Amino acid sequence: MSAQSAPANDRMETIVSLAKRRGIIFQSSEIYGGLNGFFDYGPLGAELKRNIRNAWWEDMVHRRDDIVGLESSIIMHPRVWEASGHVEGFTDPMVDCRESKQRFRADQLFFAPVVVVGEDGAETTIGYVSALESEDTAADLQARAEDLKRKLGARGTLKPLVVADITAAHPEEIEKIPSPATGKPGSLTPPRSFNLMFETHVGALRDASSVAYLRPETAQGMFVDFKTIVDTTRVKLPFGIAQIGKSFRNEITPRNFIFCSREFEQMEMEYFIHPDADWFACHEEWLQWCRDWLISIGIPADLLSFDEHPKEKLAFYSRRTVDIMFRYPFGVQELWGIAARSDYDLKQHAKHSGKPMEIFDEATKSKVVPHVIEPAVGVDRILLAVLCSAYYEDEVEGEKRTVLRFHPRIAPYKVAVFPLLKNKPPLVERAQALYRALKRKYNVFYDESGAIGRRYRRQDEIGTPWCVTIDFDTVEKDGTFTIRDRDTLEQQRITEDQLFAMLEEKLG
RNA sequence: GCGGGCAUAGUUUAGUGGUAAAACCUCUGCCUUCCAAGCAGAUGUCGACAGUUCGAUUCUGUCUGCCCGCACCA
Repeated sequence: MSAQSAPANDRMETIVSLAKRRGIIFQSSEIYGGLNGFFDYGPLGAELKRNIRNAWWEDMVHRRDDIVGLESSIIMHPRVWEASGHVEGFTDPMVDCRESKQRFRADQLFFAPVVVVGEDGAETTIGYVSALESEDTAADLQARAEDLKRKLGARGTLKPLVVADITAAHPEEIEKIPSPATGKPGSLTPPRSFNLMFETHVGALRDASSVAYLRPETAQGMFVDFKTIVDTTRVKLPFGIAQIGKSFRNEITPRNFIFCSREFEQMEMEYFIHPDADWFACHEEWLQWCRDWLISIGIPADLLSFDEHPKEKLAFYSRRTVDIMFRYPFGVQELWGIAARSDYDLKQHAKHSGKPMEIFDEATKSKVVPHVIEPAVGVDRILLAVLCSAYYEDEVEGEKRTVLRFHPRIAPYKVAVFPLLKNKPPLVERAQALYRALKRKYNVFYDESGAIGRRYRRQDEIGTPWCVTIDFDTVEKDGTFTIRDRDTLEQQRITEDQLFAMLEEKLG
């Protein structure tokens, strides 16, 4: 039975338990009761995460000619976030309906006073109407206003409605605006805003002038440092800047294990292209690249899908955004966002800093502000996807077996080395020699405790792809030992040279 | 942020107004020639803080965390 067939909740809890039990991932600050939205990666989790990071960096930066790396600081000048729109835009004012317990985004909740003009020309406000944003919000409100007039039996003619979203409402008006959920006034709260950026202070003085933010994304580093990189590295369009690093968002409700946490690690790449280049084709190429990459580290293609953001939901500076979705146990959710971001960010920084954000393009002999294609992904989300797709339970000779089928490239340990028996010194010596030889090049594990079958199962549970066992034939006959495959359980006899050659081939 | 449920060992669970147990895991020894064997032993637990009480893991409150639903999600 694969983990995918178990009930969603159980499957996720099982994976969370395993992660804890084997020291892969656990809650931050557990001895103090834990802290919501923060996680620690234990010895195995740290290896797994590092391997994912390294694989991405190797493929994205080292193995390409057109992408360079960057590590920008987590705390940047606060004006960076004014230019990027995060100081304003990361604030989502929300309105709650106390009665129905529903919550609405304030900028999507519209209202209008209903004003009737009497025969004598006097204007009377008979009440308020409200409606959520829809295909035709104005028509909805109009219909409700007419309804209200009819119900109250008001005489006179309706004045044309003045529609505004609820952020524009006066506090005394909030009390009179009906909740779109119940149709009755008096249950709405004033709009309350949540800024998702963590604030801190730089320097000893703690006042408004010392406020700084922990970055909510790594991308701005690439834009802010764009000019310096262009001036110092001889890059030519099209080219990319890649960065891996921590970002922080003060999420209202962190959920689903490490899927949505308050401190997370991003791998982002900004690919700069000529403004006249075929951005759509470039976007498509990156979509494909990212999907192929996920498959290359062992994520099954059938758990992946694309989600194209509808035009009306795009941020105003985005021409197109497509998310690569993954079928997590708790549902199909975003894994990797690939956005065509236009030249918005560079132009914003040019405007706010007063420094030109241009590059001289040899091909067209012109100075241009490039456009950007941005594949942005969370290391933690990839790790979760990897963990969920690697988890299997099967049966071996009537016993349940838990196995993590990690791709060898990202498995924490590549090989485990066992002496068949630990009370036979020649076996132990030979096993330890092999262990030391392997360790120079790979992360490997040595284990001599317990029955051999138990040792195999322990490695299965942490996803070690191969186990080798030194037996009497190894030391008395031909030097060969058995290598046992995690997924097929097959055993073969091979020599040390063959083992190294195989690892070179599978991991190189 | 709202509503509901939950919190006992690393994991899964039992249990009690008189400071707690099992299985698995882990560790040690014996044994063991390839898939969680056996025997002997060992480590380790009532989420936190108050209150009631002679005494609270148990009752009450607050907090924290986890799960589910709603809402939100760059």
